[in-house]
Amino acid sequence: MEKIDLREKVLDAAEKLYYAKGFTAVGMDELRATAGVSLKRIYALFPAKTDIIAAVLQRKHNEWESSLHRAVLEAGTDAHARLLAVYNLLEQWFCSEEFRGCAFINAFGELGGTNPEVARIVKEHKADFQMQMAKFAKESGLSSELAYQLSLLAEGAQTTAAISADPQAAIQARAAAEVLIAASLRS
Amino acid sequence: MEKIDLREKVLDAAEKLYYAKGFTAVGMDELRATAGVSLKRIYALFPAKTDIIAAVLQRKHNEWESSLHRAVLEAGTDAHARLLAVYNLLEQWFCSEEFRGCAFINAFGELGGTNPEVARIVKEHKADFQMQMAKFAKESGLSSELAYQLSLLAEGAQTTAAISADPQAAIQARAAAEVLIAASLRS
DNA sequence: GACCTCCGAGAACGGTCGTTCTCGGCTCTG
DNA sequence: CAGAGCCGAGAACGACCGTTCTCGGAGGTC
Repeated sequence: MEKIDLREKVLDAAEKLYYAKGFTAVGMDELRATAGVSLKRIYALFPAKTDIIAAVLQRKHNEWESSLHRAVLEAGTDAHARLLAVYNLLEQWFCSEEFRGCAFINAFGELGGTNPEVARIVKEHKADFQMQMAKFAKESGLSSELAYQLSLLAEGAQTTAAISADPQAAIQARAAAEVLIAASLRS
Repeated sequence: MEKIDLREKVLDAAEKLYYAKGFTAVGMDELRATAGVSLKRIYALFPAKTDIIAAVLQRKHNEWESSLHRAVLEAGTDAHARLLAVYNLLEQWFCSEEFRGCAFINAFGELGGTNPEVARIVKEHKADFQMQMAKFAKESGLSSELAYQLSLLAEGAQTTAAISADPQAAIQARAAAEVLIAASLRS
């Protein structure tokens, strides 16, 4: 087994466990059992648990970024459709069985107050998302204020869908987004 | 010292510490030191740490509910102003030094996956908020869909303001809310 | 003063955490 | 086969957790 594969195995298990139960609630032994990788190997790959958490978040950030890009690309060239693609992506995500909110928001709540690196990664992730939305808006000739408001809707949908266990949040967010975009085009 | 005062002292300290650092990160000894109440007394008031957490959330829920009511009352009778009052309340909150997001969202992320009681309290809190918004909307002759969308904006503003450390989220949320309300009145 | 009750400070307890170490068996090389 | 290196399983370690217990002093009553 390659070193890189082992790393992925550990991160796969860590991502799943941390997301489902929270970070502190998952011990290294549970991670070892789920990943099927010995403690010795894990600590050869990562200096400490904190570094695994950071690596999980970094990988999740990259995955989110690329699936957002893909969703927008697949939405074609229509200004409306491109900006609304994010809400379709959210709806799909909200419907998955394991959905339990945004891992970054969860990480910020649990660790942001005591772990500055986690706080930084989460902040960068959300800043990146806002920048992407601003870019998509700009490409359609729409304002960055609108983009920011659309991202607020997306964030709100994530927490609401998680806590209320209700994927409808995505649909309502999209409906609101449509109104905001239409109003922005009119002005 | 009355029993009820001691209870409040413990909950005051717990609320502050849990909010700033997360729930698991704060031990009972730190709580004892900050509250100035001995462990013996704390365990006479609460069976276990879990119950303190639940009590903190319940109290926070009541406080939020009453300050929301107050904010809406003070906004007068204008339909716009009443619905927008919540965003002014949020802005005020976001500007406080210790602001670190919505305690319920944080609790859900950290404990929701393993502690069903916490998950329930958080869910009820958010359902209650949505109901309040729906009630305010109805009183102004506006739809419950609009109310739901306004609550999505409020939720998104809370996480965004916390993570990006940017109180502007409240202002943008309010601006978006104004557009949504205007569009709803027009139709 | 003698006795009782109360309570805070802090030790004690059992358990779990993150991290490291030991041991015994496996595989490869010559 | 002999020897050496490697690695997984799990023990070991020190720290800290939530919770309970002990001890000794403070204060009230006769």
